[in-house]
Amino acid sequence: MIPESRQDDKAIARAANSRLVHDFGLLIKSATLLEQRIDSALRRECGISHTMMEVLIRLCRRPGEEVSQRHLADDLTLTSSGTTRLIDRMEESGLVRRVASPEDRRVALVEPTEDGRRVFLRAADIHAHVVERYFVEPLARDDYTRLTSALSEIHKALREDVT
Amino acid sequence: MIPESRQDDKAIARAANSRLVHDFGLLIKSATLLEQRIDSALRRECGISHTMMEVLIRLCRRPGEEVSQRHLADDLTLTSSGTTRLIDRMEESGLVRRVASPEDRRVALVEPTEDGRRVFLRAADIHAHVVERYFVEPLARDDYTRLTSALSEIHKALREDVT
DNA sequence: AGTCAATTGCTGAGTACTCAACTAAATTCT
DNA sequence: AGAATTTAGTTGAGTACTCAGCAATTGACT
Repeated sequence: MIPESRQDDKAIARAANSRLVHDFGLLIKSATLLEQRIDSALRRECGISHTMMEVLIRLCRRPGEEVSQRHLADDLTLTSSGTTRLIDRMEESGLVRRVASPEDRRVALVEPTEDGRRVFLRAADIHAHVVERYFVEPLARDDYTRLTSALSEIHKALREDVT
Repeated sequence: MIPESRQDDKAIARAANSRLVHDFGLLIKSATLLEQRIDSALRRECGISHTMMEVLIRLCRRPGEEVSQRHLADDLTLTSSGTTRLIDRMEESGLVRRVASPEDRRVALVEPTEDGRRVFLRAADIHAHVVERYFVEPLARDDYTRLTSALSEIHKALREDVT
């Protein structure tokens, strides 16, 4: 049995040291750290989480646009249940309000309150600062452009087959 | 007061539609989707989470190397408390075991069991498949190289100032 | 029109994390 | 050597998700 075990050892070490595994780990780790950095800055300075900021960004993009919870869930990679509770918390802190849709009585439209818009404006500043510092600054101009286009491709591939 | 409000409207729309905000969102979203994809594949095929897989990768890298929980926590971007419970679950499912360090009686070294190594070997296959499909395939060879080097830079910047 | 299927949002139960406070061991300072 | 500080890991309480299952509403098929 020892020779078979030695065979495995080789395969195991090879798999654990694979280039792909390392690179993928780097992506996940960088994204996690970056999100944590933004999240704690936003919590400290504006009292909102990074996820709440993503909601506000979505809601402020086109003023007057009707945005349902389902829509938000898709955009934020959340389940509908997670979204319900997220909007609950945001409504409770007065950042957004739910409005019944006139066309479809199932959907709850979400819109920012005046206060939500005010908080968003302050948060956008913090957000920009952190993104600038850790996402743009470390990269050469060209690399930044290529990074984002690479991410677009990856994102497209992920969206395309919803297996 | 209306003119002031209109002023804000402009600033709000500009902030919400900023290029940086969009690009950063893309990074976070791609990473999240990618991780979810891997996580569900691993759970379905091998009964382990993506986080557990990251632990196994770390433990199988250099066989015989002493890896403490602290070490794992740093590598996985987890708190020590999160790591304790993660290793609890992994120990319970027989994937790893805790061994007291002979040099420092505070530290708990973590090592993979035979079963853990077996599971890792199967999981590495799934892992490689998904990474290949959504991380490598969508990109031209050059773009892949540049993407990973850009990520390295970002990661370095994040590591450097631990503000 | 009447049933069947799909979709929206909500809720209970469970999971996987965080933070703060703790113990025990090791290290540093004097 | 002894006190003060730092570090490793654990625990309790809280947070923010997920999944499965629900009711209400809408749309599609005949």
